[in-house]
Amino acid sequence: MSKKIFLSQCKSDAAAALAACSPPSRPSRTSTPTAPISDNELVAMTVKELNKLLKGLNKDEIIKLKQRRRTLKNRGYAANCREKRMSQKEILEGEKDGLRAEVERLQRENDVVKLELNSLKNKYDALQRFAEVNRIRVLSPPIMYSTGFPHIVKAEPSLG
Amino acid sequence: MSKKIFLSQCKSDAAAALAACSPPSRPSRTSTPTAPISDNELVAMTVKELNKLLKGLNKDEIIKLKQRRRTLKNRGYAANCREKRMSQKEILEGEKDGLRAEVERLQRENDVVKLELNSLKNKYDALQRFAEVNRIRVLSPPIMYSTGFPHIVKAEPSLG
DNA sequence: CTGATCAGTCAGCAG
DNA sequence: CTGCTGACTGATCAG
Repeated sequence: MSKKIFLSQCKSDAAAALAACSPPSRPSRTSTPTAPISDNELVAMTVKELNKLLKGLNKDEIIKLKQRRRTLKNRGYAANCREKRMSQKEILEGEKDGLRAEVERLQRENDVVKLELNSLKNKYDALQRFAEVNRIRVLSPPIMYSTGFPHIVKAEPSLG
Repeated sequence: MSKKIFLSQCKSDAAAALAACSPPSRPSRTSTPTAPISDNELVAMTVKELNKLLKGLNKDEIIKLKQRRRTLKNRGYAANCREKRMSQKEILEGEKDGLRAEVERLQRENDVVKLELNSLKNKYDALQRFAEVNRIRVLSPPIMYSTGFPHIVKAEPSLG
């Protein structure tokens, strides 16, 4: 892919007023150099200004000038349309990137929570085993030794 | 938005061989009815077939016919380009939808795991309180009553 | 009329 | 040369 050279070098300010739009890199068939209005001026003109300019002109000249204006306008609309298409594509890709980031974030968060859950499960199981053993000792009548004191269980899980 | 009516009614099979492409809904300036080759035929022709057809023709006619073929090819390329653009847009949107679904899936999974974690935390705390109380009873010399048996703690957490 | 969009056309690049 | 794509154009639609 190359960047092309011609970038709407449509700045022909000396273009004849009624000439056909001077498309970049195209034949550009001129006709009557009645009033040298540039493309930019013509396209930026309000309808009132245009009508004032059209006052002392032939019907044919009026039609041609109006058509040139319409064509120039269309050129702008087309450019706008292309730009819109590109920006919408970029927006779409941006949204995609955002969602992709969200997916990764959620996946990491998920991993963290799952690790926490697993860790706590282990702690819980260990504690339960410990409690189980002790509950037996507690709930059952203690073994009495000659000292008169009940047997004390030492086994204790590592409670991080 | 409307669907427009004109859908490339470019099927003019009777178009003159050297005529300029017969663009749909355009003037279509015909010239010499030398050999009535349709657009479809001309564009589908291989280079060898084209050269065979070009054998007994003027240089000018050859150039014009070749140009017509090139233009017809370009018409196809342009259509292909637009189709590609649309399909890529659809692919992008599809990927976006997929990611959106993935996000929702992960969010649900996350909620589930977090609830599990919370539930287990409560269970763990309850069990720990229970074990704590009992450990005290176990590790400390039991309170001796007149019966001669140690005091037994009844408090027990609800272990789902 | 204005603005947008489609299909066709050409220029120019890439392979 | 073939194929693709940006820009321009006319046709045509909606508002």
